[in-house]
Amino acid sequence: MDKRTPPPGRARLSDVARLAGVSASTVSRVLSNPAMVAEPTREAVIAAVSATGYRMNHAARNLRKQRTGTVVALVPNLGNPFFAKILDGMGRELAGAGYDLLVADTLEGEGRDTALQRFMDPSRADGIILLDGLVTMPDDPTGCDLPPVITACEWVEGLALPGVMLDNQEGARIAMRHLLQLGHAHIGVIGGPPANVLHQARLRGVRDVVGASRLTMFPGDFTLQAGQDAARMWLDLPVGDRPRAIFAFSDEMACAFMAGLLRAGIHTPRDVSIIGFDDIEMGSHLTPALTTIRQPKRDIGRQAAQLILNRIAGRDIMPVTLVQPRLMLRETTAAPTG
Amino acid sequence: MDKRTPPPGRARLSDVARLAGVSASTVSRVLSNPAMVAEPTREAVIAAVSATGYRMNHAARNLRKQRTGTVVALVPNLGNPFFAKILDGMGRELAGAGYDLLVADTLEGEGRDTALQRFMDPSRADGIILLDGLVTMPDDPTGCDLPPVITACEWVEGLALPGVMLDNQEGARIAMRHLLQLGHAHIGVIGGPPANVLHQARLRGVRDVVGASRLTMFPGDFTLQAGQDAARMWLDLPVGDRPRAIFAFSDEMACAFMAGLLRAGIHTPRDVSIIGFDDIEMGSHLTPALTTIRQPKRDIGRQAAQLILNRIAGRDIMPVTLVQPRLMLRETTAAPTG
DNA sequence: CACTGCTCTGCAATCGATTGCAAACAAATT
DNA sequence: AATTTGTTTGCAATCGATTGCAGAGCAGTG
Repeated sequence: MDKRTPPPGRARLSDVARLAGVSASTVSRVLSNPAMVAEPTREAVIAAVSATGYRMNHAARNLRKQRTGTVVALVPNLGNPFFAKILDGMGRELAGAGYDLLVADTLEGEGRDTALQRFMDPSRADGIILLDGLVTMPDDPTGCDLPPVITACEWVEGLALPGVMLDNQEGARIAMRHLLQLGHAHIGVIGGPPANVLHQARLRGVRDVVGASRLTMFPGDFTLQAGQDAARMWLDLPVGDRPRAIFAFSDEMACAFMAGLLRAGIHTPRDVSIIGFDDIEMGSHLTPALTTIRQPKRDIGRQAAQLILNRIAGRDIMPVTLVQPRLMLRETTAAPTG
Repeated sequence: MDKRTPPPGRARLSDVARLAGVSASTVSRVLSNPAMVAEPTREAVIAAVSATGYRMNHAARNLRKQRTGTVVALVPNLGNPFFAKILDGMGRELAGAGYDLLVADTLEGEGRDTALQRFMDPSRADGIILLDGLVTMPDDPTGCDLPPVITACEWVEGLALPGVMLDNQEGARIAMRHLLQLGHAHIGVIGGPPANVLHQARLRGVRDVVGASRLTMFPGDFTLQAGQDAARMWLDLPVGDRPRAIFAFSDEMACAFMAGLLRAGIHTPRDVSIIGFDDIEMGSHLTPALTTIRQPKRDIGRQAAQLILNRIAGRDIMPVTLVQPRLMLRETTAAPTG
């Protein structure tokens, strides 16, 4: 029985080496540091590589080099289109630096913390970008040797992780000021989950400028369904108690709210003004087009990528990168009539 | 200079072993096959594990076991919300079987094929779920030892990969029949990219039932922008040439088309009937709510996960799993008036 | 008491690529 | 000719976990 190299299905470094008549070290060098190898040798090796169809074994390389070439992004819900553009920007930026971006869902609820535990590990990722503010960090007995973690969009309360995020408070202020300037004295706010940091920051912004005007809160959770529910609640209100301007903490809620009212014959912006938050693509393609607070999503993704790359390289980075929101003035807000 | 174990930052199996007074093998067994180890030993090991805060090194395990415990899904564009629910269903199903789902973007254009090349590798993933029909497979000189690949939603023309997908042709037939039955004799179709397999399949379905009625094609690519462009083209048509019913190959195009017409004072379904494809969540939250062909996205994700799990386990699987589309009759289609 | 049959544990090889070190050789300098 | 300098290359150790095999310990049996 031949025990040596019973065609192992897949060429290994040593197989290439044998074919090229050199040692495995040399092949390795050709592949990762070609300048170090003499021209004729290099050519022979390259020929052998393509003859054998050699492909590197990542597990082996990762084990030896103690790095993975991978950044993992943890999102609370892959089902949320909001993350799409952010991840896109991130992916491109990381690809440019030779890193792969892999995205994992924290599968909110049950396995939420497990996910972070599982991926926050130098043998799985060189860096972590956390887009979920509701995880709890793994307790760290040894206190060291975890891959760098940054946050993006959301952040973890009470944890001094560096991160990129929108100036949510300012965004909310801009939205409120806009409504106030239009002359609205009673404003409805459709919020997010109370425990969510974005909800809290935006609510602070709302309070900053609400002044003497009246405020009515509608519970929400950023989803379309929540927007629809809020519309129902609004319709159930006595006519005099209905706020004539609505600030929704997400565009999805804003859209569904608007559609819900329209169904009951209430028109935007004639009867009710609506301003959203995020600037999802759909908003600008509706009629009327949604006025909203823009988050530069691709940009946030890119910046998050740069942040994690800097951390991986061991460079110091700013603790917090605030991105500026912008009012996208479109068609769903107007001065109150009547 | 102490060369042995200069606190290596991170506990290894052997560190745990030393602390527990057993061999590394025993620790390994406690962790992966506890029944094999005697009760007292096991307890000592478990204590040592938590005392050291030991966490397994994935690279080492993967190298040794020649598997990764990971399935990679390759999507053409993370920016597309259509994939969100599918990936969600996939992720949950795989998590249930002890696999991690990681998602990578093929970054259509430049690195498209590179991505597949990079991830289609047993040292990176135990299985691949391909959601992009436009990749080309890596040429495979050795002809073996690649991880199993299946397709979901899309498929690769000319490649006999097993996969799950909607019966797109039937979906298109259902949509067309619906419009014909309403009495529409001139139908406009907003298509996808001509090279896209979904476009082709749906177009076949359209042709199957179009019969004697008139057909007008609008170019598209599944995006909101394409829907908006189609609306402009429709408006530029002489009134008599305007189809009074539109079948869009994606809900996003349908939504943008509808909004584009509404902006010009053309109402749906009064003036124009519109039916979409996919059943994205937003569609049902609009007013009027979008009539569409439903793809059971979570289900497709789940089935894809089961398929790849079966392939990984070496079981034979059906070459093609067709999922049945369903007409979601809502508010955007009606009999032609006037 | 010797032997069989278990259960439990450790030894050592293995997965495949990388890299510090030094050998081998060529070229350049004195 | 001897020595120095520099370039290429190979050797062997290493990353950390897993597992086949065999040995140790122990109880039960004839």
